[in-house]
Amino acid sequence: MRKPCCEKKDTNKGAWSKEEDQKLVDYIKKHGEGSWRSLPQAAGLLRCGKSCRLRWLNYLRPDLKRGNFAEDEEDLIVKLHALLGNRWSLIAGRLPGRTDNEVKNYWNSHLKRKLIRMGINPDKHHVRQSISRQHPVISHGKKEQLSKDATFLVKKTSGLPDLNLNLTLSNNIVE
DNA sequence: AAGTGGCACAACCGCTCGGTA
DNA sequence: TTACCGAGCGGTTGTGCCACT
Repeated sequence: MRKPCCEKKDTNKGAWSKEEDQKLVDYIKKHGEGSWRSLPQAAGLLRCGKSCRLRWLNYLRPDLKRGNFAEDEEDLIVKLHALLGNRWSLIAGRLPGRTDNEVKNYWNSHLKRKLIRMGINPDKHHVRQSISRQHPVISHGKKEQLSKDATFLVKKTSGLPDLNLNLTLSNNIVE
């Protein structure tokens, strides 16, 4: 059995308070990101390091774009999902200001349903299996390679209509 | 007004990976 | 070579809100 990422006792769980958010933001502004395991103690937070990391990445980061997804963002998510499958961090990496959690939630609550309504099977539209067959071991660390593969596949798969070959959104999307 | 079902999103959990001693 | 640790990822759960009955 693995050791827990931090001592379960003496750690808060559940929703973050404004005070906790402020402590985390202040600390990261001062010391930068990283060393998540030791951060809570250093910042005076009764939280698990993983929890701090998640809170910062998904909610507190200043470059986050909050609010509804634009139509071209939706479009890009669908296309990337078709290529990459449920590799949310890779997909989010191509959407400036969006997080993997946000993309994942949006997919599960909006886009999946939307595709179903359109008569598209959201699980089978992608080519995840063929990618997996070509690369039986795909790790998080291989995401750069996978990303290149995705771009390669798009270029190669000329049959796929209306694909954004750059697979990125510019930063000047109107909010 | 109260109950309830569905939705949206924040947060947690367990696993894997890469680095390193 | 291997065992350990920190970081990151994706799946899942919890919870608050809102619309509907």
